[in-house]
Amino acid sequence: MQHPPPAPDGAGALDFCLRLARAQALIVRRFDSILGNLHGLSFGDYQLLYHLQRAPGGRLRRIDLAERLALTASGITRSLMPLEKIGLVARQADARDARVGYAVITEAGQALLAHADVTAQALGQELLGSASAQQLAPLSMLLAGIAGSQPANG
Amino acid sequence: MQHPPPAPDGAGALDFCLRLARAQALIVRRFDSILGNLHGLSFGDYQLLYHLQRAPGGRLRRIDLAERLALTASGITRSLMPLEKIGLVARQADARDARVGYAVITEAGQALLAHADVTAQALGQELLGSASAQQLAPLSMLLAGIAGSQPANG
DNA sequence: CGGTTACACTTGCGCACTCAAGCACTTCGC
DNA sequence: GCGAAGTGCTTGAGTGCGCAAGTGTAACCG
Repeated sequence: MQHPPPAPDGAGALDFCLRLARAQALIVRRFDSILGNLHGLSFGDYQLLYHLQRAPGGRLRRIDLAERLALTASGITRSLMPLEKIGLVARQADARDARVGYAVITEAGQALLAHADVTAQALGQELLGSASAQQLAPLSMLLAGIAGSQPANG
Repeated sequence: MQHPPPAPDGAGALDFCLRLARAQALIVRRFDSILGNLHGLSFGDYQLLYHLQRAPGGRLRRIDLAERLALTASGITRSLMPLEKIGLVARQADARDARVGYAVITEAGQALLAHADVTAQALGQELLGSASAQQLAPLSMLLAGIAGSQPANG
């Protein structure tokens, strides 16, 4: 066994985190700009709709939404407000537990998301242009490991 | 040729971006919390010192700092203010061009950074605990590709 | 039952960041 | 030289988000 040590050195790990942070900042900027111009959505708005659409029934408890977006509950409350106002997302109560509030994607939301998805996927491809699907898969797993759980499903 | 298509499908690329964003949010939270408790630094503060320390002469034009952190010039102005106030960073003018202002890391800054580096490297390793250096390398390259240039040097 | 604890959510406050505007300075073109 | 354009930086206004505190509800426990 010549190579039992799988752990990266500290400097490498730190450098990786710094790159990740920088890349993310640029990615968010780009998504915000493109999605904003084309569909009037911020990257955050898009993520909200994205996760709702994929959830069973098109709805999610607000706190689960928070977990998926890595925001706090208060961030979700405020982020959903404008989306509810323009009718992309609706509010829904739980019959069994009066504490929980669901966010549901509306038909208008689905319609807008369908268009935004095309834009977002194209943008994702553009940003990752040099990478193949085969390369991406393991890296995606790695990110899931860092994050603890997946953004797309629970 | 069974596999000529190197491009990832849109859904995969998009999913990757979403995971990346989520991972980054969690990473920032963790760095902010640990560095804040142990050294009184935010993750942003740490990055500022990190880049200054590695730059020739321990100094960088404010705008170059902005590029490295993926912030705007105004963000840098405001971020440096408290660090200048507590003497971790100093302001320095350019003899040839009165427009440019350098940010220089002070001895106090270097001393604090030396301690913070230990913490940050350990934290980086912890966050990436499940990943090997071999796994990390390709992802790091991919991030560099997304970001266009490196965070550590220019 | 009544009290304590836990949970989902909202709200007030503050911070960090962006954008747009403005200032100081340099460089270019005539 | 001198105006025009470009660059580096700062500032005012606005936004997004976290934290802490508060509300209402549910679950547990004597």
